[in-house]
Amino acid sequence: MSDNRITDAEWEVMEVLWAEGASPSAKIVRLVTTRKSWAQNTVLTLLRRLVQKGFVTMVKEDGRFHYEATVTRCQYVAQEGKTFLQRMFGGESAPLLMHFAKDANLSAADAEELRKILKGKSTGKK
Amino acid sequence: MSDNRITDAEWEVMEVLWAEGASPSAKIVRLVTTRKSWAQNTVLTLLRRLVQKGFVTMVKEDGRFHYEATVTRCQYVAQEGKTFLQRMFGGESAPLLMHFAKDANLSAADAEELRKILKGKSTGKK
DNA sequence: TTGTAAATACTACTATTGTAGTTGACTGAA
DNA sequence: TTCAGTCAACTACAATAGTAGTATTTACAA
Repeated sequence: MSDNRITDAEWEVMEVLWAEGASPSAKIVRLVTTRKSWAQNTVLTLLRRLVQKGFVTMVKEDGRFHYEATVTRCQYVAQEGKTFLQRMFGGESAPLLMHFAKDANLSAADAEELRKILKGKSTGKK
Repeated sequence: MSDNRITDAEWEVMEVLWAEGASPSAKIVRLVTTRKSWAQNTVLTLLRRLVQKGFVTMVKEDGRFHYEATVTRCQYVAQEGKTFLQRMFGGESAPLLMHFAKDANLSAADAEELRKILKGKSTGKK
């Protein structure tokens, strides 16, 4: 929803939000700054921008705000994935799959799983 | 080479460069502006920035510059692909492949091709 | 050799991103 | 009820991106 993107820096914050669920800013700041050496204000600014962009909501609870992602990681990945597919491979899944399959490091189980998915697919039109 | 990125706008120019090979600016401008309604100067600015970033070189030929990509589309896609894989799927190919395979629209031939690649892969450790 | 059109360079301006300081509001403790 | 600490809002500033105007150079024709 919306054509906004999550930027590289904002991504770090979203990762925490997705991992932790609704959290007060203090916690988010603490977790983010253990991975990136940013000032507290930097994290807060990113949070605020994410709110503006609609990826996060603030809900007051016990006098403090709690921040929470409005999209799941999965949803966002799906959206970005479409954009990436479009831009890099002209929207064609097959070349993308080949590309990534080629130097993928797959376990036997993964390969099996994929084969299963392909089986269901191979009847597709062209 | 270099951590520079090709931006959305610049991408349009690169597509033309990749499709046409070394070309004089006039041709590039003409081709790009048939797809995007940009001013000529906009295209030229993008070209210049691509030169600065090292994705394009200018070679004087018959008094005019010819512009040419310094990376192939394929090379660039490979690089961006790595970044994307890292960020969206934590560097794990398997989930990425599942994700894109699920709603891929594959021809029988594509599926076959992929199966072949998987066969070679399934011996991977893990 | 000079004028002019085309090509190239320089400049500009707004929005966004990365990064963070300063100010003001709120809350709980003394 | 006041004060300190915390939280949130506002402000800032350089770099990049999107978009394009103006100026200068070049090259060919007359």
